[in-house]
Amino acid sequence: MPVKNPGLKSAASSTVEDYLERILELINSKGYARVVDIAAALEISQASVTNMVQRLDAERLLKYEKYRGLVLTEAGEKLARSIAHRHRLLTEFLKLLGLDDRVICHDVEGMEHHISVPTLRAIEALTRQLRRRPALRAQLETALV
Amino acid sequence: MPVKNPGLKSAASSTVEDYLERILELINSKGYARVVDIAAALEISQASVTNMVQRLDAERLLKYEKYRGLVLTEAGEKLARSIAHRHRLLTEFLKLLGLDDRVICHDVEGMEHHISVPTLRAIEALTRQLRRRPALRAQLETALV
DNA sequence: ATGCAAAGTTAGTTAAGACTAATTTATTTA
DNA sequence: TAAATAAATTAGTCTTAACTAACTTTGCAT
Repeated sequence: MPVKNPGLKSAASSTVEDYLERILELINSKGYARVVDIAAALEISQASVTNMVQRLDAERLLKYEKYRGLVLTEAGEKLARSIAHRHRLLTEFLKLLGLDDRVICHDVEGMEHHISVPTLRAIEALTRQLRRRPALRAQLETALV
Repeated sequence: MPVKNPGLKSAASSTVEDYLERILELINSKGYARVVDIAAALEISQASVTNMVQRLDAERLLKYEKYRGLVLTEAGEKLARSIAHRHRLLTEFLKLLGLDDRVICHDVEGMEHHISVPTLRAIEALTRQLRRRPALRAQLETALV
């Protein structure tokens, strides 16, 4: 199928979203994001990262100087932040369902790119309720035996 | 990324899952699934369908005779049913969150391939609670304004 | 029974996004 | 500062799953 990819304000592919997400993580944790680190984080080759980084530069999601490094643009950072936010929200939601971290991590990574804004908002509201209602969470736990 | 695809008992790609899902739908609704109908349902060319159908035959998910038609094997039908079940579950879940059908359809189609069995079970339990608690659903509605 | 349209197939192409191998640039250390 | 190592880049290949165009088979209507 032609797998369209709407869902977030910008129309970035799942792959692009994954890159941006990791790049922002790296910048937040070590202050910069080198090709070698991005490659390690995504478990892909450095060559693949170089290609994508050049593409992201062309799409104005980051500024890249060969051999020198990269910084996110305003647009890139905004997008990366919303991707990260969505990731956190989904993770918390699944956590409240009592799932274990391995499963959560796997499923969130798969599904995060396909959740539209309205659905995310709905899950956000639901997550708030789950947070405030331990009884409800308990019901779920027992239903899972 | 190398986009792994676990989640269901068998290891079928998202694409394979989409085909099986549509094939089962067609069989249920008209009694058979021709290449031309599958192509129309998935909005892709007949040529692409022919290719995939041959592959699914090789993978023993269906039996295919050139020019003559196809039937799901035991394994294929079992897999297709579980895919359809997961699809229905996710759809009902999002419906209970008050989302509209367009959004539900889009998001389910995107995320369904990435939901593992434990997560599905948890969402199933949550869906039961949502069904039984209109007050909770009401809370969500108001939170969404 | 034949001839035409619909359905199906084949062959070859394309795009994304991975890969390896070879090369180039940058950095560290002796 | 020069050599060695690490990082980055380029070029070219692979896989998946789409596509078009051309061809074949089937089935229906005359």
